[in-house]
Amino acid sequence: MTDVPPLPADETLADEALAALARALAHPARLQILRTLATRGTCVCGQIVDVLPLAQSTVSQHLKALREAGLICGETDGPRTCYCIDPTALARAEAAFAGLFGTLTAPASCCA
Amino acid sequence: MTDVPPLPADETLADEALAALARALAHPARLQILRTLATRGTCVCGQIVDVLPLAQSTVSQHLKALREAGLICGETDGPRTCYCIDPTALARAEAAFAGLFGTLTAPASCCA
DNA sequence: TTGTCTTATCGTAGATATACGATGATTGAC
DNA sequence: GTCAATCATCGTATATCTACGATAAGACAA
Repeated sequence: MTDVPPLPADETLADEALAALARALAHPARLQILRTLATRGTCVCGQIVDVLPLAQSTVSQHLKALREAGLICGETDGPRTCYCIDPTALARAEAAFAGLFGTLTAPASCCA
Repeated sequence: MTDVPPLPADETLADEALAALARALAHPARLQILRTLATRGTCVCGQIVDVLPLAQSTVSQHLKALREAGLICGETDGPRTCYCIDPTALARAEAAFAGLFGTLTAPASCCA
């Protein structure tokens, strides 16, 4: 029915990574955590718990998700853990999304 | 423990919408669908099914998700449905993500 | 050591996501 | 009308997500 090539393996890998990044951003609480970190620069877990209407364990899970996505990093500081945005990773994510949207300019559209 | 204000309601709404947008992008198959639409401009469902290693019903579900996110639109063309990227929505999404990353520049970082 | 504070992890329940085959609805050809 | 083609939806099984309380692990103070 069509003659589209079966898609290169590299792009599939990139899509996998980009999808993982999008999934990390796909929850309001995680966006709020990122905004809080951006505002305060550096946050101890308890400060984030105070901002969000969520239990401490839930916030910890979201922090873990953001850390596994590479968007934030946290280092132990005594009994606390200090979190912050990873500027390098953030720039990479920004570039990845910009690249995605850059390639999504359709040559034609059936929309209004 | 902290004095961070409880966050404005508008921003919560925006985060909700942005999270929904991110969730629409958070699957490799949907990214591939968008790329395919961008390359071909306009696609009938069957053409997308041929490109992806997924069943027709699964592809239809992904198309529905993208449509509900507003990123694509489809119009019936005889027994077929012709899909395409909605350029306006795409531009809005791009701006939303750019705005997000723009606000996420942290004043300080504990990362390397 | 003992106690307290902070955070991560465990266990779990419910919701959502993702996949498939089967079926239904609609169109166009005959 | 009948048949084939196309796509959406249904039903369902499995997996992942999200939330919570409870508990474990670690650091520091007394």
